Amino acid sequence: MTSSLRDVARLAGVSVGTVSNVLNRPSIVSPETLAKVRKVISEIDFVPNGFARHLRSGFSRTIGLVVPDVANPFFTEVARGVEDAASKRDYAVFLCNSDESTAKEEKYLNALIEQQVRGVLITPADNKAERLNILRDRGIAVTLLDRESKQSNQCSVAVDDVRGGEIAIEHLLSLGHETIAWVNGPESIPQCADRGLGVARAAKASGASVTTIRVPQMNADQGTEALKAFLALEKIPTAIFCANDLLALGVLRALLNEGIRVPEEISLIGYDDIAFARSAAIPLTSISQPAYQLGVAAAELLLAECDEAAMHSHQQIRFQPRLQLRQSTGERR
Amino acid sequence: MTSSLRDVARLAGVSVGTVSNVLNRPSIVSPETLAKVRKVISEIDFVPNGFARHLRSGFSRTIGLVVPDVANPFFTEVARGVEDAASKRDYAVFLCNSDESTAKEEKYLNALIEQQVRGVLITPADNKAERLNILRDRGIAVTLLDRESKQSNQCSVAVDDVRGGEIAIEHLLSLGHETIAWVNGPESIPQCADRGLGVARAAKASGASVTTIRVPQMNADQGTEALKAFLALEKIPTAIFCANDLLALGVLRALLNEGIRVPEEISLIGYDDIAFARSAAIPLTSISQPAYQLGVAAAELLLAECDEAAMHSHQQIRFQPRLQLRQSTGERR
DNA sequence: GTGAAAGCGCTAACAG
DNA sequence: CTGTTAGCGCTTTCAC
Repeated sequence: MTSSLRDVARLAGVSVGTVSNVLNRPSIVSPETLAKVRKVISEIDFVPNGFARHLRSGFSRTIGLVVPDVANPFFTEVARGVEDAASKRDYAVFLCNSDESTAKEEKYLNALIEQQVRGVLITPADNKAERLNILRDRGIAVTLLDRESKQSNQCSVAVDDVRGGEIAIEHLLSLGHETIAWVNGPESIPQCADRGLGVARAAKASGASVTTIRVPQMNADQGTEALKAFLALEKIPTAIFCANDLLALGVLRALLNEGIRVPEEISLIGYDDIAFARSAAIPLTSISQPAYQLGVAAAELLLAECDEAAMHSHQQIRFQPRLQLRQSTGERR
Repeated sequence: MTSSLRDVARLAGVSVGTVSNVLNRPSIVSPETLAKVRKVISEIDFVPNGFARHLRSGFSRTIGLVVPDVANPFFTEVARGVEDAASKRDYAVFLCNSDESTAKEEKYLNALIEQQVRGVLITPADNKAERLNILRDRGIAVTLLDRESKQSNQCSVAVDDVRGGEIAIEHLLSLGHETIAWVNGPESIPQCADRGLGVARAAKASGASVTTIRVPQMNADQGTEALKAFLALEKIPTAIFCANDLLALGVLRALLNEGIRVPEEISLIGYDDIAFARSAAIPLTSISQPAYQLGVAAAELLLAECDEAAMHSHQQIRFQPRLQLRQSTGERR
């Protein structure tokens, strides 16, 4: 059954302290003892008990990553970046899916505290940062992912979502579109709010007319729903901007089902530039974000804070989004 | 800073044992004491230290889920099923990405042992089951996910991949295709091996000619590579079957880039029926698997083993795949 | 019903 | 360089 450090010590004929040294400070152990102990360790497939191990030091080499939707390729790409960066520093990553629900988020946050993770990377489901303070109070490092920090006591890695919204609208304007539908998720999701801000700003500057269609969730099915609302509009716009690619893909499918040609009749633009955007029925024009780098940067910031807390100073990194032009947008006819 | 059970005891004017009872066996504590202690707990935001907590009992309410590719929507769908089922039983899920690499897989397995997870759900990167025995020897329950168990000492939840391969080929045969390209991943991945078996069986039964194009990984970029090999074939087949949708989407993109019409010139069929298959340039015919249910079933089996080890008997569940017909396959011209 | 005390498996002083 | 020992925070007998 499960063997303990004591078993190893007994079998190797040394003390538990020495075995502990072999595990944690091999350099101070004599070569013979080292070899002897390691032999026993591998013979009985000994793996130290992480609980007990970090009971004293207080923390494990583990971080938590809480994202609002693992089914969204944007976040799996971010996760991949986080994992690669963590792996380099020999940390393991607990990936948690909050499903955009603050309740689920809170549940996972508690689980992460119980697991005594060293730090947490999170894209919060809403703007309330209080929940995060209970992590910080426990000495767990927190860095915001895909969200700008308003507090100076934490790091954040974000993409300029306001600018992203602006870019999308500016692109449509440059193609001659003057009435635009803007399919957005709940205002409580900061990304949605910010992109909406950019949309509003660009619209105001140009005098274009933007109608907002609100959806409760950011997935393809909701995109299909959104198109119904779109077609019921009194004056049907000539272009649609969706708050993410999943929505856009749903809209696109519904448009084609209705026999509406894209981009000849309606121009469509998404957000995130997920891998599938290129493979879509009409390759999707989208606002591209550096997902993988976002993950890497966030993990590096967090782990720097964990490992070198003393010399670490918080920083806010902001990436810029850019337009990825494809075939789903075109001149207004 | 971090407060301990002792702090709670002091503040509530009771002993640590009583606080422990409040946490674990509230029914045996008197109502007044219960209220008093709970008040203190919520006042100081006390969360018990999971390490110490399960140091005695040996295990946490945590399971590990090891998948070969989180970027594949098939596995995120499975993960969602696992998470929902685990959540119901109040377990948290550690999601790990082996990237189809046995080395990474082993690293995560060790991390999971250290975290003292209660059980592990895994789609192993290869056929070697020995690694899994070291988990079982430690009393960690293991159930295979998307893989049939050859041993009777474990549960498994799988989809009949041999049959899936067969169905795909039979479909192409029924459309009149007699020369088919089969784009498959490494034979070391059991899903690939099994689907290949089905392909071979169907081919043999019908006398159709199947050419295998081997790719090192199962993603869209490799699909694009595969098409180059396809076009270099001496006698170009009239249909392509890909071992998963990611590959098929890559192949599709490359076909359209070459100006080859689908399905008029080449028929294409994928595997997994991921959500994006419907949104593809040419909606993709695919072999559909019940991903979500797969996850739910596997988690339930695993947790039953964890919580009711005594009355649990191992079982092997096998789901059947089915053909999801769309526009990417058609009659041979 | 509640408190005291003995560990769970390990790390980190400290002696030797 | 190695052994001894005191906890880490909690659960769990066992008295009271």
